[in-house]
Amino acid sequence: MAFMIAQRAYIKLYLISMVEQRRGYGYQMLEELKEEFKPFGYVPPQSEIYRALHELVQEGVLYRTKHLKGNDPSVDFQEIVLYHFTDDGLEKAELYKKQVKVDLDRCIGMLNKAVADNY
Amino acid sequence: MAFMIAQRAYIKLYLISMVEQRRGYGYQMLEELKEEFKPFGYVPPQSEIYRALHELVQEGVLYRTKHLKGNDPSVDFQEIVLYHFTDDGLEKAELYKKQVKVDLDRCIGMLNKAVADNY
DNA sequence: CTATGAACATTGTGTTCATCG
DNA sequence: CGATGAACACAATGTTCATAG
Repeated sequence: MAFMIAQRAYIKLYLISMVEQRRGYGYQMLEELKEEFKPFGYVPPQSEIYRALHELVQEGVLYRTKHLKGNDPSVDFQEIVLYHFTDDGLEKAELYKKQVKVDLDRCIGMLNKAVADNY
Repeated sequence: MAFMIAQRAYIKLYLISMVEQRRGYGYQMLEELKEEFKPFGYVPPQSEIYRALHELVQEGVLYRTKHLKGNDPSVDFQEIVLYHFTDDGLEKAELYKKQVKVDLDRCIGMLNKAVADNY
Protein backbone atom coordinates (compact mmCIF):
# COMPACT_ATOMS: atom_id res chain seq x y z
CA MET A 1 0.00 0.00 0.00
CA ALA A 2 1.44 3.32 -1.03
CA PHE A 3 1.55 6.17 1.44
CA MET A 4 -0.63 8.68 -0.38
CA ILE A 5 -2.76 8.72 -3.47
CA ALA A 6 -0.79 9.35 -6.63
CA GLN A 7 -1.18 12.55 -8.56
CA ARG A 8 -1.93 10.46 -11.63
CA ALA A 9 -4.94 8.80 -10.02
CA TYR A 10 -6.18 12.10 -8.71
CA ILE A 11 -6.05 13.67 -12.15
CA LYS A 12 -7.61 10.65 -13.86
CA LEU A 13 -10.55 11.03 -11.57
CA TYR A 14 -11.16 14.55 -12.74
CA LEU A 15 -10.58 13.70 -16.37
CA ILE A 16 -13.15 10.94 -16.20
CA SER A 17 -15.68 13.31 -14.71
CA MET A 18 -14.93 15.91 -17.34
CA VAL A 19 -15.38 13.44 -20.16
CA GLU A 20 -18.61 12.31 -18.51
CA GLN A 21 -19.94 15.83 -18.71
CA ARG A 22 -18.72 17.79 -21.69
CA ARG A 23 -16.62 16.71 -24.56
CA GLY A 24 -13.29 18.13 -23.63
CA TYR A 25 -9.81 18.02 -25.01
CA GLY A 26 -6.54 17.88 -23.18
CA TYR A 27 -5.40 21.46 -23.25
CA GLN A 28 -8.77 22.79 -22.24
CA MET A 29 -9.11 20.36 -19.35
CA LEU A 30 -5.63 21.31 -18.25
CA GLU A 31 -6.57 24.98 -18.17
CA GLU A 32 -9.77 24.26 -16.30
CA LEU A 33 -7.96 22.20 -13.70
CA LYS A 34 -5.33 24.88 -13.27
CA GLU A 35 -8.08 27.35 -12.51
CA GLU A 36 -9.85 24.87 -10.27
CA PHE A 37 -6.86 24.28 -8.05
CA LYS A 38 -5.54 27.80 -7.97
CA PRO A 39 -6.87 28.34 -4.45
CA PHE A 40 -4.71 25.43 -3.31
CA GLY A 41 -1.60 26.69 -5.01
CA TYR A 42 -1.48 23.47 -6.98
CA VAL A 43 -0.66 23.72 -10.65
CA PRO A 44 -1.22 20.40 -12.41
CA PRO A 45 1.62 19.96 -14.86
CA GLN A 46 0.77 19.65 -18.52
CA SER A 47 2.63 16.38 -18.90
CA GLU A 48 0.55 14.69 -16.23
CA ILE A 49 -2.73 15.48 -17.96
CA TYR A 50 -1.56 13.95 -21.22
CA ARG A 51 -0.01 10.98 -19.51
CA ALA A 52 -3.25 10.37 -17.63
CA LEU A 53 -5.30 10.62 -20.81
CA HIS A 54 -3.00 8.24 -22.63
CA GLU A 55 -3.24 5.77 -19.82
CA LEU A 56 -7.02 5.90 -19.87
CA VAL A 57 -6.88 5.14 -23.59
CA GLN A 58 -4.38 2.36 -22.97
CA GLU A 59 -6.69 0.86 -20.38
CA GLY A 60 -9.56 0.84 -22.81
CA VAL A 61 -11.61 3.40 -20.94
CA LEU A 62 -11.44 6.17 -23.53
CA TYR A 63 -10.89 6.45 -27.24
CA ARG A 64 -9.81 9.43 -29.27
CA THR A 65 -11.19 11.36 -32.19
CA LYS A 66 -9.47 14.18 -33.98
CA HIS A 67 -11.25 17.34 -34.89
CA LEU A 68 -10.63 20.88 -35.95
CA LYS A 69 -11.27 23.28 -33.16
CA GLY A 70 -13.38 25.73 -35.12
CA ASN A 71 -16.18 24.68 -37.45
CA ASP A 72 -14.77 26.57 -40.36
CA PRO A 73 -11.47 25.09 -41.52
CA SER A 74 -10.65 28.24 -43.41
CA VAL A 75 -10.66 30.10 -40.13
CA ASP A 76 -9.13 27.68 -37.70
CA PHE A 77 -6.91 24.76 -38.56
CA GLN A 78 -6.07 23.89 -35.01
CA GLU A 79 -6.39 20.18 -34.49
CA ILE A 80 -7.65 18.94 -31.16
CA VAL A 81 -8.15 15.48 -29.74
CA LEU A 82 -11.49 14.71 -28.17
CA TYR A 83 -11.99 11.84 -25.74
CA HIS A 84 -15.00 9.58 -25.41
CA PHE A 85 -15.88 6.48 -23.48
CA THR A 86 -15.49 3.16 -25.21
CA ASP A 87 -18.34 0.65 -25.13
CA ASP A 88 -17.47 -0.60 -21.70
CA GLY A 89 -15.49 2.50 -20.84
CA LEU A 90 -18.06 4.05 -18.59
CA GLU A 91 -18.34 0.82 -16.68
CA LYS A 92 -14.59 0.59 -16.29
CA ALA A 93 -14.44 4.21 -15.27
CA GLU A 94 -17.02 3.75 -12.56
CA LEU A 95 -15.10 0.80 -11.20
CA TYR A 96 -11.93 2.85 -11.21
CA LYS A 97 -13.64 5.70 -9.44
CA LYS A 98 -14.84 3.34 -6.76
CA GLN A 99 -11.33 2.14 -6.14
CA VAL A 100 -9.99 5.67 -6.01
CA LYS A 101 -12.74 6.62 -3.59
CA VAL A 102 -11.51 4.02 -1.15
CA ASP A 103 -8.01 5.42 -1.42
CA LEU A 104 -9.21 9.00 -1.07
CA ASP A 105 -11.03 8.13 2.12
CA ARG A 106 -8.01 6.33 3.44
CA CYS A 107 -5.79 9.32 2.74
CA ILE A 108 -8.20 11.78 4.26
CA GLY A 109 -8.32 9.55 7.30
CA MET A 110 -4.56 9.48 7.62
CA LEU A 111 -4.20 13.22 7.22
CA ASN A 112 -6.93 13.97 9.71
CA LYS A 113 -5.33 11.53 12.08
CA ALA A 114 -2.02 13.36 11.75
CA VAL A 115 -3.70 16.62 12.66
CA ALA A 116 -5.46 15.03 15.61
CA ASP A 117 -2.33 13.29 16.82
CA ASN A 118 0.22 16.06 16.48
CA TYR A 119 -1.56 19.33 17.15
CA MET B 1 4.04 23.44 -4.88
CA ALA B 2 4.04 19.70 -4.73
CA PHE B 3 0.84 17.78 -5.22
CA MET B 4 0.63 15.98 -1.89
CA ILE B 5 2.53 16.01 1.34
CA ALA B 6 5.61 13.83 1.30
CA GLN B 7 5.82 10.69 3.33
CA ARG B 8 9.02 12.03 4.85
CA ALA B 9 7.33 15.12 6.25
CA TYR B 10 4.44 13.08 7.56
CA ILE B 11 6.76 10.75 9.41
CA LYS B 12 8.92 13.57 10.74
CA LEU B 13 5.83 15.05 12.29
CA TYR B 14 5.16 11.90 14.25
CA LEU B 15 8.78 11.45 15.22
CA ILE B 16 8.92 14.97 16.62
CA SER B 17 5.83 14.32 18.68
CA MET B 18 7.23 11.06 19.92
CA VAL B 19 10.48 12.66 20.98
CA GLU B 20 8.47 15.40 22.67
CA GLN B 21 6.74 12.83 24.78
CA ARG B 22 8.83 9.82 25.63
CA ARG B 23 12.43 9.21 24.88
CA GLY B 24 12.18 6.81 22.03
CA TYR B 25 14.57 5.11 19.70
CA GLY B 26 14.18 4.38 16.04
CA TYR B 27 13.16 0.78 16.01
CA GLN B 28 10.61 1.25 18.76
CA MET B 29 9.06 4.26 17.08
CA LEU B 30 8.90 2.30 13.87
CA GLU B 31 7.02 -0.50 15.57
CA GLU B 32 4.65 1.94 17.24
CA LEU B 33 3.91 3.66 13.97
CA LYS B 34 3.34 0.36 12.24
CA GLU B 35 0.76 -0.47 14.86
CA GLU B 36 -0.72 3.01 14.68
CA PHE B 37 -1.35 2.87 10.95
CA LYS B 38 -2.41 -0.72 10.72
CA PRO B 39 -6.07 0.26 10.36
CA PHE B 40 -5.13 2.20 7.24
CA GLY B 41 -3.13 -0.59 5.72
CA TYR B 42 -0.11 1.66 5.68
CA VAL B 43 3.18 0.14 6.75
CA PRO B 44 5.84 2.82 7.18
CA PRO B 45 9.06 1.40 5.79
CA GLN B 46 12.01 1.05 8.12
CA SER B 47 14.30 3.06 5.88
CA GLU B 48 12.02 6.08 5.96
CA ILE B 49 12.06 6.28 9.74
CA TYR B 50 15.85 6.28 9.87
CA ARG B 51 16.14 8.70 7.00
CA ALA B 52 13.70 11.05 8.72
CA LEU B 53 15.59 10.84 12.00
CA HIS B 54 18.90 11.48 10.28
CA GLU B 55 17.45 14.49 8.54
CA LEU B 56 16.17 15.91 11.80
CA VAL B 57 19.67 15.53 13.22
CA GLN B 58 21.14 17.10 10.10
CA GLU B 59 18.78 20.04 10.47
CA GLY B 60 19.87 20.59 14.03
CA VAL B 61 16.55 19.67 15.57
CA LEU B 62 17.64 16.50 17.32
CA TYR B 63 20.86 15.05 18.65
CA ARG B 64 21.71 11.48 19.43
CA THR B 65 22.93 9.57 22.45
CA LYS B 66 23.86 5.93 22.54
CA HIS B 67 22.73 3.66 25.30
CA LEU B 68 22.37 0.06 26.20
CA LYS B 69 18.80 -1.01 26.10
CA GLY B 70 18.72 -2.80 29.42
CA ASN B 71 20.14 -1.35 32.61
CA ASP B 72 22.29 -4.35 33.28
CA PRO B 73 25.01 -4.76 30.64
CA SER B 74 25.54 -8.35 31.65
CA VAL B 75 21.98 -9.06 30.62
CA ASP B 76 21.46 -6.92 27.55
CA PHE B 77 24.17 -5.55 25.33
CA GLN B 78 21.82 -4.22 22.69
CA GLU B 79 22.83 -0.70 21.76
CA ILE B 80 20.10 1.79 20.95
CA VAL B 81 20.19 5.39 19.80
CA LEU B 82 18.05 7.84 21.71
CA TYR B 83 17.00 11.18 20.27
CA HIS B 84 16.64 14.48 22.10
CA PHE B 85 15.97 18.06 21.14
CA THR B 86 18.95 20.34 20.77
CA ASP B 87 18.97 23.72 22.51
CA ASP B 88 16.87 25.35 19.85
CA GLY B 89 15.53 22.06 18.57
CA LEU B 90 12.11 22.34 20.10
CA GLU B 91 11.72 25.80 18.64
CA LYS B 92 12.75 24.58 15.21
CA ALA B 93 10.46 21.61 15.55
CA GLU B 94 7.47 23.77 16.36
CA LEU B 95 8.17 25.93 13.35
CA TYR B 96 8.42 22.85 11.18
CA LYS B 97 5.17 21.52 12.56
CA LYS B 98 3.46 24.78 11.74
CA GLN B 99 4.60 24.56 8.16
CA VAL B 100 3.50 20.96 7.87
CA LYS B 101 0.13 21.87 9.33
CA VAL B 102 -0.46 24.28 6.50
CA ASP B 103 0.36 21.58 4.01
CA LEU B 104 -1.79 19.01 5.78
CA ASP B 105 -4.76 21.35 5.65
CA ARG B 106 -4.12 22.05 2.01
CA CYS B 107 -4.00 18.33 1.21
CA ILE B 108 -7.12 17.56 3.20
CA GLY B 109 -8.83 20.34 1.31
CA MET B 110 -7.81 18.95 -2.05
CA LEU B 111 -8.87 15.43 -1.20
CA ASN B 112 -12.21 16.53 0.17
CA LYS B 113 -12.68 18.61 -2.93
CA ALA B 114 -12.03 15.59 -5.09
CA VAL B 115 -14.71 13.66 -3.24
CA ALA B 116 -17.14 16.53 -3.52
CA ASP B 117 -16.44 17.08 -7.21
CA ASN B 118 -16.40 13.52 -8.47
CA TYR B 119 -18.91 11.57 -6.42
C1' DC C 1 15.71 -11.86 16.60
C1' DT C 2 16.49 -6.54 17.75
C1' DA C 3 18.57 -2.49 16.09
C1' DT C 4 20.89 0.70 12.96
C1' DG C 5 22.46 1.99 8.71
C1' DA C 6 23.50 2.31 3.82
C1' DA C 7 23.37 0.68 -1.16
C1' DC C 8 20.89 -0.03 -4.84
C1' DA C 9 16.96 0.06 -7.94
C1' DT C 10 12.76 2.03 -9.50
C1' DT C 11 8.81 4.73 -10.13
C1' DG C 12 6.45 8.93 -10.26
C1' DT C 13 6.92 13.26 -11.32
C1' DG C 14 9.00 18.03 -12.96
C1' DT C 15 11.30 20.25 -16.71
C1' DT C 16 12.57 20.78 -21.08
C1' DC C 17 12.42 20.09 -25.80
C1' DA C 18 9.98 18.92 -30.51
C1' DT C 19 6.31 19.42 -33.73
C1' DC C 20 2.46 21.03 -36.09
C1' DG C 21 -0.92 24.43 -38.02
C1' DC D 1 0.32 31.20 -29.57
C1' DG D 2 -2.71 26.86 -28.88
C1' DA D 3 -2.31 22.04 -28.77
C1' DT D 4 -0.21 17.48 -28.39
C1' DG D 5 3.45 14.67 -27.43
C1' DA D 6 7.86 12.72 -25.97
C1' DA D 7 12.68 12.97 -23.88
C1' DC D 8 15.27 13.73 -20.30
C1' DA D 9 16.50 14.44 -15.50
C1' DC D 10 15.78 13.95 -10.79
C1' DA D 11 14.08 13.35 -6.21
C1' DA D 12 11.41 10.51 -3.18
C1' DT D 13 10.64 6.32 -2.35
C1' DG D 14 10.80 0.74 -1.97
C1' DT D 15 13.82 -3.18 -1.57
C1' DT D 16 17.66 -5.37 -0.44
C1' DC D 17 21.92 -5.98 1.74
C1' DA D 18 25.50 -5.19 5.70
C1' DT D 19 26.76 -4.98 10.39
C1' DA D 20 26.58 -5.71 15.15
C1' DG D 21 25.37 -7.95 19.53
